[in-house]
Amino acid sequence: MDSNGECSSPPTLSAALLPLFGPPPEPLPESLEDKLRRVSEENRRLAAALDAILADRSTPRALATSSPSRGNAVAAAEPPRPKVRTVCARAEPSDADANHLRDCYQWRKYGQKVTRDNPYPRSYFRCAYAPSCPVKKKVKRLTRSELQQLFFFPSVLLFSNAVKRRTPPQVQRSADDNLMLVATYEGEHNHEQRAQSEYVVTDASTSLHQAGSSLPRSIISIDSSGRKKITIGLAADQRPPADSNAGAAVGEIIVTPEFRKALVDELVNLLTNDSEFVEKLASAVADRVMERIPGHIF
DNA sequence: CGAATTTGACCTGCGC
DNA sequence: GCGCAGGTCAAATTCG
Repeated sequence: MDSNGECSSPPTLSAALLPLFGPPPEPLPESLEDKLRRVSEENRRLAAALDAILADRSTPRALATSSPSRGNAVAAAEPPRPKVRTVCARAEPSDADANHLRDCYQWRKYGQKVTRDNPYPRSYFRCAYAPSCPVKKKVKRLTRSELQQLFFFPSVLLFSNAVKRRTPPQVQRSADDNLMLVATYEGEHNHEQRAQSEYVVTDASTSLHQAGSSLPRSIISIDSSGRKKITIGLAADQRPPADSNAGAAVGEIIVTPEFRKALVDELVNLLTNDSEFVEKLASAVADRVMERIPGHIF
């Protein structure tokens, strides 16, 4: 994933990432169908790359590093690794503290740190609902480049030729406009969560709302397993992240319509402000129209 | 005034 | 062994 020690990436990852970071394709003249075919093919590769990234992120650290100090410990005697789940969510712009991803648990902030590759500080929380609860939560904002890498933006940028630019598209939203958050939950709650009656399902396909506070408006969650299940929409009985007591599904990716909409908004904003892309698109449409007009009608 | 948050210092693991 | 970066601690500060 990054260069800070995650050296045990599966061999498939680097191969899968090549299409993302490799040089742009040769600018050969091609028809719109060819372009669409190429983009579809690339989308397939990017989907595979995303799978590899997610699998890499969920690789338990203990497997990647075998500390000599712990080498003597009998494997069977080791305590079970804390369960790790990653949740991507979009905070509401109205949230004053956009770095606090709200869910049904009560969290106490115990630290904040500016990390190297992200201008937004990372926040650290502990479960404050039960003093003995070991669950921790890290919340950070996604940078724009992380967003573009994580989802399908590179494909479209490639299509629009914008990837050749050294500088990002001219129109850039303010940093504060980026409300995509990533929360990492570690451990399992050893207490009951609040009574289910506190939750009111207003629309199972979009979000759950809790009296007093709300769950993440939209989430993609990734568990520490190689297997993944993709569920569109939030099931009515879906529990908040790290609710292991309920036997949460392992290796689950939940994509809600709101999260998808947020991504599409980002994409539309990016492309509509990319004059080069608009110009090429208009040109391609004009070419297509010209092809359909018989040359002998006049 | 107590609880929650902020923030600089300190600790720890990892790569070189 | 050293330096860097992430994670945690705890005193100071803020807020209701």
